[in-house]
Amino acid sequence: MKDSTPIERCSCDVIHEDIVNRVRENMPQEESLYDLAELFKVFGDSTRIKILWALEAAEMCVCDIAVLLNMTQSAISHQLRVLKQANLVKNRKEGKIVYYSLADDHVKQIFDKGLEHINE
Amino acid sequence: MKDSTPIERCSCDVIHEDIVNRVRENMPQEESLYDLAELFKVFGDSTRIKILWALEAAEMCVCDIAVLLNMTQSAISHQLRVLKQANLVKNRKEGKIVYYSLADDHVKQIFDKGLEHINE
DNA sequence: TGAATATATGAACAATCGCTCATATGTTCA
DNA sequence: TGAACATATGAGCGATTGTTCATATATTCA
Repeated sequence: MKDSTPIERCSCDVIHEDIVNRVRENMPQEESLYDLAELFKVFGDSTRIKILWALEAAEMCVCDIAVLLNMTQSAISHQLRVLKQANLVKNRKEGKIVYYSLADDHVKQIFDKGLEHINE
Repeated sequence: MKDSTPIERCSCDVIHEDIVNRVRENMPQEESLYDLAELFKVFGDSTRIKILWALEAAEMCVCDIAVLLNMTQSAISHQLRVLKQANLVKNRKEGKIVYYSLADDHVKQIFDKGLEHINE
């Protein structure tokens, strides 16, 4: 089990094997970190941020949002699908019109923490 | 000032002009929303998420992180630069070795809010 | 000084992303 | 039923992104 080369994949010697091991033990499941990255990826686009911010103020239909953001209906619809898949928005159909709203109140909390960071 | 075509850019008629106007008035600066998206874009990669999570547990040098995540030193270094530019990590030099740590405690708060959402 | 080593960086490439365009679906109403 | 309209969706594109590879920079130590 003893190996002369410390651990693979890094050209440099391991400097602090004790720290690496301790940190490794406390790392969450690979899957949790992946899911977290996927969630933030959804927030990482200004069009989607704008849509979410708008929906925080009011329930809106696709056309309303397109007009508000001065974008095509198609572009908005595509992004709403992404937001829906991430469980960030929900929708309700009334005739031809589909109304979108925020799925829960985590969005505002996450935005606020983000803004806190930006504003030093 | 009266215009027969409601507002451009959306093929459909405006459904709720009152709502659109009200939401528009309460939208933050275009720039704030852009900055927010840029911040979340940085969180939107699982390598960077892992690095941040690791640094939350301990200050680490580049080589430590590379070994921990089983990635090349170069890949880690590139990502640390991205994190540095976003003011999420800071570093300290001790001889040849550069130690990285979190720049402030917003990271953990943002992660926690994100996990809250993921776990329904 | 020169070899060894920790980190940074630029170019290049594959993969992913957001938008547009064309079109499909589904609903209302005459 | 068929025209009008709100929304959804698939293909295609240009732009961006994360990694690798080669190499540059900076520091230590003999």
